[in-house]
Amino acid sequence: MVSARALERRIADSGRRLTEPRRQLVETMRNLGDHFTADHVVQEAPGVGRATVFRTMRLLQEIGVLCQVVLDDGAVGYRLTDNARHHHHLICTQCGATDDFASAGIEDQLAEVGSQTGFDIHGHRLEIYGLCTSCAEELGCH
Amino acid sequence: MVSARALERRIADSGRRLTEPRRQLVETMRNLGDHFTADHVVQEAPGVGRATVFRTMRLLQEIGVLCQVVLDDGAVGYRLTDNARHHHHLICTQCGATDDFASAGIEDQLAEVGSQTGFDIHGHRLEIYGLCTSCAEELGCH
DNA sequence: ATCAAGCTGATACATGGTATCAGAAACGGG
DNA sequence: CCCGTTTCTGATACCATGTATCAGCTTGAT
Repeated sequence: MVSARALERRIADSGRRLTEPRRQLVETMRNLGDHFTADHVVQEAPGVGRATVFRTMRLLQEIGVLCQVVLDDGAVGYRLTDNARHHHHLICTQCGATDDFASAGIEDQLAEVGSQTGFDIHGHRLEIYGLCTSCAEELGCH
Repeated sequence: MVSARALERRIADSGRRLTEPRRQLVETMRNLGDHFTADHVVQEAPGVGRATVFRTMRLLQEIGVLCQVVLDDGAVGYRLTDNARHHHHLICTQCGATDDFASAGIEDQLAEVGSQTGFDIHGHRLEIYGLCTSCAEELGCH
């Protein structure tokens, strides 16, 4: 879990102001665990205005500590991330648990697609859906 | 481009009724080209109710002839597809042009991720963003 | 302590999509 | 070809997610 201190530091270092609502929202998101929706944040931060929640979530995405996660039904969730490095998501379709991963092999394959198609590739988005180990066990047994 | 006949056949074969509004919407989407939004379809099919547009688009997704395309800003577009087989999208961030592609290499890498993480992988979603050849030329020259 | 810049909350709005329900159309059986 | 069941439609209302605006409040550099 990312520390509140690190997140606050990232905000300040990006040249933005470290305000009370932003501090509150960071704390709220940390408490919400490994995946949450914008609405969860609105609900759990009652003192903070709706617009500020969305603005702050956008800001956190811009500085690379909050990721959008596209679920398998197309709904969008969010997730705090430990680092701003490139990564993808493993999403449990049963319980919603989300993990980050990176794979050099996949990046290589994507570069390959670029050179084969003539497309000048700038970025990509990859989400993997399945069952986490504990949900797989539960569903496998009964 | 998928033929209207093929699309109508897919609807009938799935056990649904081939109604006039559905025929119209299929034709509208074909006319909209390789990428469009739900709103485009609503605009271009004035005789058809909004709810029916969304219902029909869901139905076409269910039978595998319409794909959601997640753009790099998170907005959702749609695209008719020639076949229901698994594939991914190459999306030009400049002009919006979208192409399908498939890569056995990528599928292999994903299986690898599954066996390394213990995740029971059921599916995934991959969108690649960049510049199509004509946009890359245009931007590269001037 | 001051003050400009940046941020906030309220409100209104835009967009994308679903629920409901009475009435209309499709299509298989006679 | 008509009839009845089932499915579908359109209108409407609604919800979720997010943005624009703007007056007033905070922040933090000086």
